[in-house]
Amino acid sequence: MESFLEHLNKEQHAATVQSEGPVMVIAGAGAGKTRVLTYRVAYLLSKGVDPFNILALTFTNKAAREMKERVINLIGDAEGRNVWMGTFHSIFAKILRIDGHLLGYPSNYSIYDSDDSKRLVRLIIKEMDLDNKLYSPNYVSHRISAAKSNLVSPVEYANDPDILSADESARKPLIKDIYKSYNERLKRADAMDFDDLLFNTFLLFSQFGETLYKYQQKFRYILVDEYQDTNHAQYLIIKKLAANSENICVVGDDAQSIYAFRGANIGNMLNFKNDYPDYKLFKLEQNYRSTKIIVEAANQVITYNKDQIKKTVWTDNDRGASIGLIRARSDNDEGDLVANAIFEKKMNNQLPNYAFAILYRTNAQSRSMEEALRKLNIPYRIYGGLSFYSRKEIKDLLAYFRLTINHNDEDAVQRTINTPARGIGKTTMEKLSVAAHEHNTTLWEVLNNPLSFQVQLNTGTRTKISAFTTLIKSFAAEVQKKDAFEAAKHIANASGLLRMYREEDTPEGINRVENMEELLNAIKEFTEKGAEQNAGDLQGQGSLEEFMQNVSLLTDTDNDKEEDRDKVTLMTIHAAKGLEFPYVFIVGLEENLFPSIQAINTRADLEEERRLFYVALTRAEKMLTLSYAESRFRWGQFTLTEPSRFLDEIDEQLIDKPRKAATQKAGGKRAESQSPGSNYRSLKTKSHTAGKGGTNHSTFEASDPAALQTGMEVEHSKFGKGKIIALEGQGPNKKATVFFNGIGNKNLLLRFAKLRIV
DNA sequence: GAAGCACTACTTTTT
DNA sequence: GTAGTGCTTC
Repeated sequence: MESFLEHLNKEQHAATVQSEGPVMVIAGAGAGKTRVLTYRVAYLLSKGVDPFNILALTFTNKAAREMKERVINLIGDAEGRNVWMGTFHSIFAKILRIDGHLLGYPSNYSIYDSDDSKRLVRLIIKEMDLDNKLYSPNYVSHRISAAKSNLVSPVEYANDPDILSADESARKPLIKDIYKSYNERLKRADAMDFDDLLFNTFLLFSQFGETLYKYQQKFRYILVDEYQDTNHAQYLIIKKLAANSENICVVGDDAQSIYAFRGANIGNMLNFKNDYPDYKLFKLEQNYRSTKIIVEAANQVITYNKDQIKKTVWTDNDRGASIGLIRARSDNDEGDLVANAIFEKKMNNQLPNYAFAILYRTNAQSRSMEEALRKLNIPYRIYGGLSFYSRKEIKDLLAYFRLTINHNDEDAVQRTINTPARGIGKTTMEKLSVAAHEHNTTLWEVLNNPLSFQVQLNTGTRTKISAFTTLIKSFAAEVQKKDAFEAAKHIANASGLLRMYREEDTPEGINRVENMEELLNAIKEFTEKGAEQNAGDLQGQGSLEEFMQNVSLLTDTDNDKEEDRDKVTLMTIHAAKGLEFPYVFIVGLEENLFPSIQAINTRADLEEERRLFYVALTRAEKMLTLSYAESRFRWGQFTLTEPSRFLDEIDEQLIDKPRKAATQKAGGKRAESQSPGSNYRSLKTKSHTAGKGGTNHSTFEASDPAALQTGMEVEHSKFGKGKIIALEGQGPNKKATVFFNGIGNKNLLLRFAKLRIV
C-alpha cells in the first residue's frame, strides 16, 4: 500500500506520513510542495480515512482539479473524488448553500464577482450624490474588501477610531455609510460578494455552534495549500474548523507571498507555532525544478529582503545555461526580440510551443508580445486580462441566468431589463428603484406590481415591464424542466440576446455571438458530465442552478481546451504562481513597471514586489531570459524607462551579455502594428488614430527640438501654451518637462511631441 | 427613450 | 488604446 511513497525524498516522506496533529511544511520553490499535499491525501485514503472526512483547500480551481486527478491516479480508486477539494471560496460557497439559511440567505443566493460588486458601489456613490472622483469606486471597493477580509462589519467599521481617522484624513469620511448601504443592498438582493463568502462562513461558525461542530466532525483532516497567502478571515475559519481534531497541515513558502495587497498575511505562517505549540515543522529545501543557475539567481535576489524565514534552497540539477538578457529599444521592439528568441530556440532544439512562457507584471504588457508572436505565426494563449467571463455579452447572458434563479438579484435586473432594448429606460428604472428603496423591498417585487407601490407609469411602460417579468418567470419554469444546457440555450434565444448581437452584423457582433456559443458549449460539457466535475460531492443532475453556483468563481485558467495545448503561454506573474515551464521569459524589467511605481515607497511593498520577482524566476526549469525596453508606450504616451533595480540583484556572472536591439536596418522606423492581414477588424477604427500626433495637425509647425531651451514658452497642438521646466536626454531621446496652463506638468518625448516656440 | 459622439480615467497584481 | 460615462440630438 505504501508503494507510491517511494517517489518521495526523506523530508517529503516524513512530512507525508506525519498524518496526525498540526503540521507545517515550509517549502522552497520547486521543492515538491504540491507533491507532499497530494501524497498526504493519498496516504490518508490508503490508510482507510473516509474521503468525506478530508478537506483540502487550494488557491485556484486548477490546482484543486489537478490534485484531485493525481490523488485518484495514486490510489487507483475513484473514491478520491469525494474529498472536499477546492478553493477557499468555492468550498465556503458550498457550505453557505447548505447552511446559509441560518444567516438568512436562500440556497440559490447569487455571487457577485468584483465587477458586479464594483458596479453596486458605483451605483450607491451616485445615489448618495458623492463626487466619484473623490470617492472612486475602485478605492471604496478596496476599502470595503479590506474591511471584510479582516472581518470588520459595517457597524464595527463605523465605530473603529483608527479606520475613521484614516478615512477622514483621506477626505473620504462617508465610506462607512457606503459600506453599510452596500451590504444592505447585497443582502436584499440575496447576493454575496467574494469577501462575503469568507465573512459569512466565519459568522456561521461563530454564531451557530452546532453547525461548526458538524463541520468539525466532518473535516477530520484539513490541508491548506499556499498558506502564506491566506488572509485573516481564512485563518480564523481554518482555526475554528481544526480546533477539535487539530489534524491540520499547512504548506507554504513565505518567499512566495505575493497577495498582501489583497489582505494576505504572512503573519499567519509565523503564528502557527503559537496556535499549535506541539506542531511538527518540515522544511523542503531541495529544488527539483530548476537548474543551478536559476536557483542561485533566485536565492541571490531574495536575500535583499529583510523579512524572511531562513532556508537554503539548493538543487542537484545541472548548472544549465546562463540567464539571457535582452535590451530592447521600445516595447514593440521587446516583443519582436522575445518572439525571435523563442522562434530560434524552438527551431534549433525542435521544441513544442508549450515549453515557453512569457511572464509580465501587468496585463497591458501582453499586447506587444501578441503582435510579435502573431508576426512569426507562433501560437500563443493569454491567460487573464479581459477574462472570458468579464466580457459584456457573457455578463449579459449570465445575468439572465442569475435573475432566473434568483429573482431578487438587483444587479441582474439592472443588466437585463433593457438589454436587448425593451423600451424600459433610465427614468422608469429610477422610479422603480426609488420605490423599492422606500418600501424596503426588492426591485423584483416592485416590477411585479408597480401600482401597489405607487409608481407612476403609463400603461405602455407597465405592459413592457410585465412582459419582462413574465419572460423571466417562464425561464424559471424552463430551468425546472430542462437540464442546464437546454435551459441556457432557451434563455439565450428567448431573451433576444443572441438575436441582438447577430443583427448587429459587425465583426464585434459576430465575435460576441461566438463567445456566447462558447459559453453554451461549456454548459453543455457541464451538463454531460453531470455534477461530477463540480469540485465536490454534490450529486446533481446538471441543472442550470448547479452550473451557476460555481461560475462566478471560475477564471480563465480554468478552461483548458484541447486546441490550446501546444501554445506559448502569456500571463502575469501572479497568475503563474504554482506553474512551471522549461523556457521562461520575464519581460518589462524596468523601474516603475517592475517594481511597480506604486510599490516602491515602503519596504513592505518593495519586498512583496521582490518576492514576485522571485516567483517569476523560479517558474523556469531549463532556461531563463530577462528583458527590458528603453522606452515604452504607456498612458497613450511614449515614456523613457530605466532598467529595473532587480536586474542588479543578480550576480552578473550568471547573466549573458545583453542581446542588443539588433533590429537590422530601418533605424527608427517602427513596424507599428501594420502586420498584414492580422487585423482587418480594427483597421477601420485604427486608421483614424494611426497618425499619432502627426497627420492630424498638418498645419501645426513644430520647432526643431534641438533649439528648445529650459524656460522657453512653447505651444503644443493639444495641451496649448506652456513653459519648459526641464530638458533631459540627447538626440532622439531628448525629453522635455513642460508646465501647461491649467493642465500641469507633462513629460514629452520630443521625437513625438510637437512643440512650437512661441 | 435611443443612438451617436466626445470626454475621461485608467493599468498592479485576483478568488 | 480602451471601456464606460455623459451629453446632445432625433
